[in-house]
Amino acid sequence: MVGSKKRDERSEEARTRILDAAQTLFAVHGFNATTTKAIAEQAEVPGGLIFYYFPTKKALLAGVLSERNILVELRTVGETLITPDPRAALIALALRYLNTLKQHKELACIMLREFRSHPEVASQFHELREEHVQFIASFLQESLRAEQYEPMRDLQVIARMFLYNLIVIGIIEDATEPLHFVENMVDILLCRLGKNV
Amino acid sequence: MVGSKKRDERSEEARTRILDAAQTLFAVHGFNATTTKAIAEQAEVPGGLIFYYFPTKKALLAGVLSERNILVELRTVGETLITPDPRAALIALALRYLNTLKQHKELACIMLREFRSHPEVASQFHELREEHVQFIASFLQESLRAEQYEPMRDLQVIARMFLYNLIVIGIIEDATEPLHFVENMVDILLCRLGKNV
DNA sequence: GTCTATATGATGATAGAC
DNA sequence: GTCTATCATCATATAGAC
Repeated sequence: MVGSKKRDERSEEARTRILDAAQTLFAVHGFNATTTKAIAEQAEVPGGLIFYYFPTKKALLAGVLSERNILVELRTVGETLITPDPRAALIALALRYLNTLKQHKELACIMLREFRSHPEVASQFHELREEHVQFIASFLQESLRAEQYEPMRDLQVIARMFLYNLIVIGIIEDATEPLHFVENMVDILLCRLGKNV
Repeated sequence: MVGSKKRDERSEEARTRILDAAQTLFAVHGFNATTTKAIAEQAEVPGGLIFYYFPTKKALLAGVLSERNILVELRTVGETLITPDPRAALIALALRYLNTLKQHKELACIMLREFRSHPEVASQFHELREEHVQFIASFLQESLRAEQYEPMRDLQVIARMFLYNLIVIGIIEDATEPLHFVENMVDILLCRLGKNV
């Protein structure tokens, strides 16, 4: 017996598929250029079902941004990253950031596209940046402790440069092989902190 | 005699006002969220006149991006910028970039918003970045010539970091007082090139 | 919860007077 | 070149059967 479950071929629930479809289409075409009809088709649900789960199209955007929050996964990006060499640690951190951005590219694209029209997106995006500037600065200080580097000197600015470069190459550019740039970037940033690299 | 000129109070021509209105509204709300009706109202022209000058709404976007080309003014950003001190030269260059971005903020916002939906915008944006990475690298080399710096070392990467940071603080952030960050950034970047700053 | 049919309003674009 | 009136289409959202 397969039981009374209606559609076995469509494993996820309708609501999840609607969120998935909206996330993808909002990222590619933008919020306003995406019709609820297109979302319903991509999700393989009838058009009316969207408004059973979400009162308005805007609520659907809010749902995507809150339930698929990139913040959560980004917060774990620095965990279990213990390397004696600060240079290797920073390179690994940068690659993890880029990888996480890649996995959540759709969310990042939505933020970049919509933050000017939707204030709640703007503030979420801004908090995301500031939180990670702080985190990277702390990470830098941790990495450089008990080293020949001078901590606390320009740490905030270096962390900001680190993050801003990752934002551009992770969201705006589609760098397929960022390792070379990341290595060079880390060398340049570390140079300021130490005698030599 | 004031002559036969119809509207003296509206000094610019209708076509120009349409472009102005479209530029502003596209930047604030995005292309798809901006209606031709809203553009006509902001431009103080009847709705039908837009389609006398531009065959479609998309042609209006293309008109804004081609006739208000930010490239032209950005190309002059490095002219008449001769300073014996490389640090001062780079800080001045960065502030000029930020100032030009500020003056053409609407165009920059449109590019950032629409480059994923409109391939021609994407390529224009990409060319813009690459051209200026090259220019900044050349500018760096010029500035560092006959100095104690070692030119050609990481110049491309440093130029890229320079530009990418300016893109983020110029278009994504709305930094009111970027001088402090710019000075720190230049120090960090120059550090890699010389013995000390 | 799922689906169909449809209401209601707005949108890009056109026709044609002046 | 400017302006008005309007069309055809498509959007979000709803009502109600199943």
